[in-house]
Amino acid sequence: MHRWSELFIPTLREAPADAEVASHKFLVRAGYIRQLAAGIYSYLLLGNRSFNKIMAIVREEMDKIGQEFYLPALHPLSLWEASGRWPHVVGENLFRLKDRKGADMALGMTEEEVMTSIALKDLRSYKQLPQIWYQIAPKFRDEPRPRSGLLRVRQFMMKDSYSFDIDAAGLDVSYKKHYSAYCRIFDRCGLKYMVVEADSGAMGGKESHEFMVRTPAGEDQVVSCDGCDYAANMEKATSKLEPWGDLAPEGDGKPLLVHTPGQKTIEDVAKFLGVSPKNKIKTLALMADEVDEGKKKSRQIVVLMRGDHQLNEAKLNATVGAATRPMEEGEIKALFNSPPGYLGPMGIEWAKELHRLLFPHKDADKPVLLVDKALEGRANLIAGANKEDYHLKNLTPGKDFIPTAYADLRSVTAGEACPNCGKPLRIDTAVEIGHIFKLGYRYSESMGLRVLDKTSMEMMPIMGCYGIGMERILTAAVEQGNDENGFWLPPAIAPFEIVVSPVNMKDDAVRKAAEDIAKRLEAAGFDVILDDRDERPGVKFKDADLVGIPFRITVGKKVTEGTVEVAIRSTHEVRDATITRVVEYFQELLGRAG
RNA sequence: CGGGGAGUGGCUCAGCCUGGUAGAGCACCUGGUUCGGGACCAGGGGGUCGGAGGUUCAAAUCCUCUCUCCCCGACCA
Repeated sequence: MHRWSELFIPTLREAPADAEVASHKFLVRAGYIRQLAAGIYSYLLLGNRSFNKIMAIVREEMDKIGQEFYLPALHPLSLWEASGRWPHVVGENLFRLKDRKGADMALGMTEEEVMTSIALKDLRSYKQLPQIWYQIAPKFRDEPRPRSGLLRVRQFMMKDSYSFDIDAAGLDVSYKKHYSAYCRIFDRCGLKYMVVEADSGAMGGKESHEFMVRTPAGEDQVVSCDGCDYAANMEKATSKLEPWGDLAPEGDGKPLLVHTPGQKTIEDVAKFLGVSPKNKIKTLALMADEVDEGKKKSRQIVVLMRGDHQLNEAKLNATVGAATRPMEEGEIKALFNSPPGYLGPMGIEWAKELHRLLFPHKDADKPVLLVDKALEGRANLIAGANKEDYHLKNLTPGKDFIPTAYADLRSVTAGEACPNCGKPLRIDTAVEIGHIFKLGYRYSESMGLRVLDKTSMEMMPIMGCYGIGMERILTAAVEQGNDENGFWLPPAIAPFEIVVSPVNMKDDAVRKAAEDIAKRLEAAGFDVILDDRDERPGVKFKDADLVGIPFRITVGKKVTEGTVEVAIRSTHEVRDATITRVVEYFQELLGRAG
């Protein structure tokens, strides 16, 4: 029997001054966690109990589709060089250290390399496929800015799994198995989540979904439709645009120089010329810098958007395969020979094909012109003339200038039409609790994973990787259920399901009834804590409300009538229950067989 | 890494401007009275004022450097 008086549950009356989000404040106040350093937390009794329950659920569901391993977190750095992720892909986020001999080591951020190295040594034949291997283990990331309590940390517990299949169809199966296992896991954890299409990143990925929980504390923007099941990460989301009429050509229809003195912004020019920003081209001048073998190389990238649209940097980075930054004034002058405010696509020789930036090809030195798909097929648009105080009319993409490529580069805004059903889209902030990802051949290829196929030929297995952040589940659950007094967790992941609170420990009838109730509930399989502290009732109620336990049984004066009160934390509902039938009462309430 | 903020007992904070040798509330310990929503009375313990250097007769307070933590941004397969 768990007796509160004997346990270490250091609740705080006030939230730590440096906590901002609800989950951070309450997890500290409730004595779940204590901070050791930025982004590094200790779990105390309650936090650990909750954590273990979450891991047990994940393990149970994962065991239905895969096999649990336990891999080291301490890796030779050479492993990360072999896969090509160190130094460029993971960069400073990889924790590094040296052993006593001076050998370079790293703390694992994920385990693709380790898993693949096992596969590499011991997978020989297509007959051994498919495989799904997983583990639940700490991961380390030297985040530039840990934040929001457990939301973004430097050490965290991750369930990561990896699938190896013969072909894309096999990968589909492994992927779908994970998709449904994840749904079962998050359902059982009592989370209200959504599954969204995700950006697969600059690595040129394939299909990817994220499991998201809406909360203002989150770091991701999620676009979704209430009318259908469309949902996507902002980095990936699209929308259907209202058709917008093109202007009629003026003059002979050729690009026409117009005087626009002092008119620099889209709005100014549109107003000055009496047109909508939707008939204007927004010209964005960017640079992509890449470092390869110590050589720094920059590439000019110009993006054209519809005047009223916003560039989505994640989409741009995925398209270009590199990070970009705005051009500096000198760089703008060098390319456009014009001051900012009057930039446009005319008079510049653009690259004809979009290759990887540092990939040597004949256009490698030419600037790249990316045109957002919203401008594809439009005509007689207005853009800067690359000449101070002048703009050009009658510009038609594909005719007057040839883009290097058209791409979806636009950020969706709330209220735009769903690409599937046309209903208005909504945008929410959300926290990512899980991510499934079709890796393809990236690691099989870079690490040389091969098995023999039916015809005795070598073939490369295709991989997938799948992650769940354990503390994100806890955090999301707290964000999802809290009020000014504390929080409540879904029973499946709460440290205790029921707290029994005798109102006065010195009253023998009350104390004995409470002990008896707690014992019987425990014998029936409920996870119970008895608040046997010699505290005033107010203290016990405040603590009970704070620490995330979903149900409370108040044992007070009514014991003489044979009843106690059952308080439902989430709804504040209080009901009387007959002492002799308390076990049955909870069996019914929690839908558990007697 | 850029911008902002903060480090004083376990927690929340005051004191700093205008230097004079550290305080409050909560928590904790002892005794007593209380006992259905963070009780009250009395007594008590606990602080290198983040660290280093400097100015001064004297530094929590002024100056310099530095470390740490938080927030916004950048970043986040």
